[in-house]
Amino acid sequence: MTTLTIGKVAKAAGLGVETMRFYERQGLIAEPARSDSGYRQYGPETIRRLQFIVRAKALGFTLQEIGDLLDLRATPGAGCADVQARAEAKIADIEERITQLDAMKRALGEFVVQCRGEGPLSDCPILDALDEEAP
Amino acid sequence: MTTLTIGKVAKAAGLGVETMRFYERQGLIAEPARSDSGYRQYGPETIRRLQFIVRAKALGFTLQEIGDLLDLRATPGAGCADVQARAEAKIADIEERITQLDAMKRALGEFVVQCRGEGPLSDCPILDALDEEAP
DNA sequence: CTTGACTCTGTACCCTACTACAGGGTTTAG
DNA sequence: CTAAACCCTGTAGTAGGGTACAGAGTCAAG
Repeated sequence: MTTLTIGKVAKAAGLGVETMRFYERQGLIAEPARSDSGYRQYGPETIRRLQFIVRAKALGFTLQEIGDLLDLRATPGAGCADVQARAEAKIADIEERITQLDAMKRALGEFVVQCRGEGPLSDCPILDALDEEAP
Repeated sequence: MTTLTIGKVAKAAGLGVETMRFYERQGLIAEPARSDSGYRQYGPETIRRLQFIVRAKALGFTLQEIGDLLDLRATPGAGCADVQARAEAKIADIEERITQLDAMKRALGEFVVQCRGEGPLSDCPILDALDEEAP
């Protein structure tokens, strides 16, 4: 069977070697077999697992959540509904963050329109707003 | 003149005492005068400054940026346009984060619709997507 | 056979924004 | 006067996700 060193696997997955060792410490990838000299020996399935991690990260899952997702996959009796629930929770999570950011954006936007971008700071409506706004 | 202990000021600004000392270390508030026993003595203007910080934080500014904003206010020759530029940069920043989150949300949303929430994990379109999706 | 690229462990550090002690001293209400 | 509630400094820990060595051993190309 083919075995790969950590460098090959990392490169294939688009990660750094240190990141892979970090993921190992976090329990996201199993501790691999070792060569006589102590080098980690991976099979190609590790690349797939890492790509799963990378993609899940891109979707906004934390490493903790990705770990849970990976564990779930190894749980007999776990179903599609479990995964769906996590995905929906994540969507709700993301929506909440968007709502927050949107509120910030709108508030800032209002201040910016009030500000003509002219004159001294003493007349700046933005600073005034930060100073005066009702709590 | 009235002097306030750190506890009073913190309470008035809705912050913890530790947070205020942290802000002091970060240079967001000046090192205040001390009583004979070494207690920090604040004037009421510190409460306003802290409220400025709290509000700016709510608008998405980092402590670093808030520090810059406060420094700006003390800079002779600085104008309204400087503040406006920072506010606009922050809006752009927030918009970028929203765009990111929105992309995640849409991608996740697509997976969720494909998933009927039934059946075993081996048939889960969400896990499949994470496994198979083109890089 | 040498040299450079790779790997190992372990520890420490980066960022942001706090929070939590420990082990003292001080002030204030009753 | 005493006990609670406050304040002090200094250090360390939290979460999240890595990154960066140091110092040593190993592997592969030429």
